[in-house]
Amino acid sequence: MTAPQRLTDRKRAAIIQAAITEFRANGFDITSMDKIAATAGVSKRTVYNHFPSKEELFAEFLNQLWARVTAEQETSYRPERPLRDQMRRMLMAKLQIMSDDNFLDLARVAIAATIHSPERAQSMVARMGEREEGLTVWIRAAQADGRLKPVDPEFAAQQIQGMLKSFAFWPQISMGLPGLSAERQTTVVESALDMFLACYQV
Amino acid sequence: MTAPQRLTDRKRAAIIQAAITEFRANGFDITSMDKIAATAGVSKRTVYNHFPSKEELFAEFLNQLWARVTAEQETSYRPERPLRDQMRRMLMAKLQIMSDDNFLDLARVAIAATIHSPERAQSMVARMGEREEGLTVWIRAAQADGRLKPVDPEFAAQQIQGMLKSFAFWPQISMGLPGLSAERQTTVVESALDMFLACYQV
DNA sequence: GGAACATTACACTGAACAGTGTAGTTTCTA
DNA sequence: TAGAAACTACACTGTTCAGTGTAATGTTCC
Repeated sequence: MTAPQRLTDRKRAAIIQAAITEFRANGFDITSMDKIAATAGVSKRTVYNHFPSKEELFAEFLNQLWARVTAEQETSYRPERPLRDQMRRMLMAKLQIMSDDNFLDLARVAIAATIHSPERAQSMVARMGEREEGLTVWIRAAQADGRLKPVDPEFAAQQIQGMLKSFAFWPQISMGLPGLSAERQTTVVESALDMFLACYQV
Repeated sequence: MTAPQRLTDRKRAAIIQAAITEFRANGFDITSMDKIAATAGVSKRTVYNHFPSKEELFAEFLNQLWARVTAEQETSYRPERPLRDQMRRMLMAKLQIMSDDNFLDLARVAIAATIHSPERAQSMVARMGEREEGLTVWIRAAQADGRLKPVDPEFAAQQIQGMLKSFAFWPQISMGLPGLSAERQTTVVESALDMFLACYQV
């Protein structure tokens, strides 16, 4: 991060940073290469020396986005602690991430972009498949410990996350609704826990 | 529908029909007014005689979309029948609609459009607020009948729909994933019913 | 110090596209 | 059937923007 190496590396970093800023704020279509060059404090020609096309620069933007979002949270299973406490911690953390403006901006742009470009969507899907989701792993562990019924862990994880997202993610992404208040977040999480545990706890 | 009235009315209808076709297939940005005029078999000038701008034509497209999607399903509460049967019928119907290609195309375009235009999103939100959702009404009736616990009906409706959509709507909209198979649909609905009733049935 | 490489300003191409103005033709309606 | 209203072809403006070519200037590294 703090390594101002060769000029060309610094320029490249500035271009990527500018791309992130501009794409986040305005999306793929609206953002022009001239604007990115200006924001980066770099000539347009230099942008094209580093990235052969707008598409490729956008792909790099998505890579960076992905790397930041993939920062994993703590989700290891603890046999000695109540299920509800452990899950609450995980779900609240998820809600926290979802209500972050940075995250919402990025998700919005990425989704808008995949809507008009099936190939891009495909590569996103592939990458998501690679790495198993933390909640899924946790559920599997709890099942192995005999504390949750043996349903498909991936399915169950998607169910409970669906309940969260339908309040705290999709309305914000698709309709620009404001984020949830703290009390509302608690309500959503506790209620989801009620349902999940009522159904799956042994 | 089958009233070929004045020429000007027929032209107008053709323009709207062409707009629906083109916007559905390619979205707002990609679709050009020349293309719509060509598809409608109408001169570009005529398009502009009917609609002062591309924005206004798109607004009309959204109106038509809305009218078609709002076609309400049967959701009246029946005191004499089991809750689970009634809900299953409603949820399966919802899944049916969600897995319809027409519906998915339309939703995709609408969402992509709202992502880049907060004003448009606002008017959509406003319209959705106007009319109460069928499932919410049903839940309220079941509560009045003493068969469901008294939670906020709107909240509960969003919860269970969230579980459905996280399998059968959002992955398709945002990542272009294929629709659910019949068995998968059944699994999703039955599991959602399990959770919902385990938690809220009296 | 000098060769190799990168950056820059800038002018330019070529394409797409929203929207307009006009003059002539067709369709409706009284 | 005549005049109003609508439609059409078409040329045109103005803008935006991705991407390129070039010749000069700046940076790196041996």
